[in-house]
Amino acid sequence: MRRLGRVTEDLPEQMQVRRDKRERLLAAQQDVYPVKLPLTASLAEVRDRHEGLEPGEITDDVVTVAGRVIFIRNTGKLCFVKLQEGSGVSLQAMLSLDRVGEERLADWKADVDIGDHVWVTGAVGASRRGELSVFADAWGMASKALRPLPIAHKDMNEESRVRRRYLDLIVRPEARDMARQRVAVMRSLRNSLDSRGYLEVETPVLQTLHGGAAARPFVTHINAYDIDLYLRIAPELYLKRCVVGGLERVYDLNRNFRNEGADSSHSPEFAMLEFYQAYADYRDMAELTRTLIQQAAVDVFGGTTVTHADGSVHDLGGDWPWVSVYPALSEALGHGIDPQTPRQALLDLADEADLGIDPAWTEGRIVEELLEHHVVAHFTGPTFVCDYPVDNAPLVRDHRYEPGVVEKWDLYIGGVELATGYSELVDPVIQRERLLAQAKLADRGDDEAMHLDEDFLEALEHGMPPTGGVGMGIDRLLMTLTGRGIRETILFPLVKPDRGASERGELQ
RNA sequence: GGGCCUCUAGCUCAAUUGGUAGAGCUGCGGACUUUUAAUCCGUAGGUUGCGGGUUCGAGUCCCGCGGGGCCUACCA
Repeated sequence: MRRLGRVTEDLPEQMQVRRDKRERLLAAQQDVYPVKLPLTASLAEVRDRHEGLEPGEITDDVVTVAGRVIFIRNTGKLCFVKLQEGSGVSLQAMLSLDRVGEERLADWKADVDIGDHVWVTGAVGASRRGELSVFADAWGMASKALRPLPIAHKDMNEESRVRRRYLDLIVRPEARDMARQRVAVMRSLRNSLDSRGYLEVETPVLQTLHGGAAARPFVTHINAYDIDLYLRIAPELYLKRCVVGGLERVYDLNRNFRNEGADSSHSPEFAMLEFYQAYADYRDMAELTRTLIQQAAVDVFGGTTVTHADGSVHDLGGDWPWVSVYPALSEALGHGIDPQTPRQALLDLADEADLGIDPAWTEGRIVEELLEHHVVAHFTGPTFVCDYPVDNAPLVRDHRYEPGVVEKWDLYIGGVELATGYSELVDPVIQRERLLAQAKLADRGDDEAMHLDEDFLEALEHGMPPTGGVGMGIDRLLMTLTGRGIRETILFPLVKPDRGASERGELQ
């Protein structure tokens, strides 16, 4: 809510001072927000061109550069300013009485604040202390800032960093790095897939049915048709339509929306890569997934050994071990179990481990719970867990040898489930049965279960080639590579509005 | 959903058993032609998240609401 009447009166002094300066400059016919500046170089270019100047040396390279003022030091007849540009590169400029004259030096001291964008024209040289600098002959305002920057040598608290990411980006190099690393990881994934003949496609965000995962959707409404729509929870069913249609290697690097809890590893809006390849099985897809992740680590961090924010070192290189659900669980329990183990035996095991079991859960769900507790919790390096019970994987084909399990793996790195891969179920009859069972669950009020997608089933009935598929969380991949929380890997994670502040008019 | 913690100046943080809300940086005025968390002198800045209550007196104690964090539960 804007409360215009209160804006100027209650303003903290520092903001009022800056507004006054703006007014004064405008009144003096000075352009405080010029539309275009005659820049001749970026700060980075100046740095590249003039490495290693001797202290006191001044070149005849005259440049016009601009940047945000991030540091300022005014003395009687000589002013220092550190300018920063978008890349994070900074460069010092020096304004001396000799070069800019008495009037413009006085103007500089009176008009410029930390946070403003300014331009300077002058020769490139090095200060007596040896710092590369522009010795300004002229300067001007490029954009007047009306609010102060947070102080540079103390981090803002986490909430402020998220709510005002632009300040975080100005002040904290790690924030800029993350923004670039995220893009670099996605570019690496695209390059890896493109070079293997994959086609990047876009699947719809607005869907009349939500499918491809078990998650509660966001609901919206289309006025033109007067029906409710769901925001995508997974692109899977559309990518499979692509495979049926002959686009045999497809991926969608997409945004999904799940109306569930938000915590340090879950964001309601999150990025995911799904890719499907005809004539591949889940083992092929696991190999490809490992390659994609390792290549991303190499492309972005220079190697498969990555260092986290806390200084810990993690080796993602080489082959990654496989662990099969039932054998691994049997070993951990010291008690043989398999898909035929009766429900009561599973419940007893869950009781022993003090796991809270919902009576509605299927046997497979209970097995997965036991698995998390007894096996997954002890992983150290990257690990593929494979051959899951059929119950919770309606879109996966049965294992080719082992009865009661499906050809599915989950990839765990650093305790986080990073990706999942399948040999996709392509038998349209079995697929229909599985989805029908899910739909019945939905009728019983389980709104995470899928509704029957007849269009998808009809597509399958036209014949889908044997196919492998993978879904991988991009935010989680960034977390795995950097050791940062999910809210740091996303530039603008969802935050609740700060109602108190807006009611007081502080957000203007 | 449950539990615990937290919200104080533009920013980062103090404030003893309930007793005049402080500091650093930033800002403002001044000195300084080599600063870079400059230094020196002077100075300003607050509805302590919001609303109630207890009390002679509340940043502090109690209740409600809002934001955030952690744990837990839920979770393809």
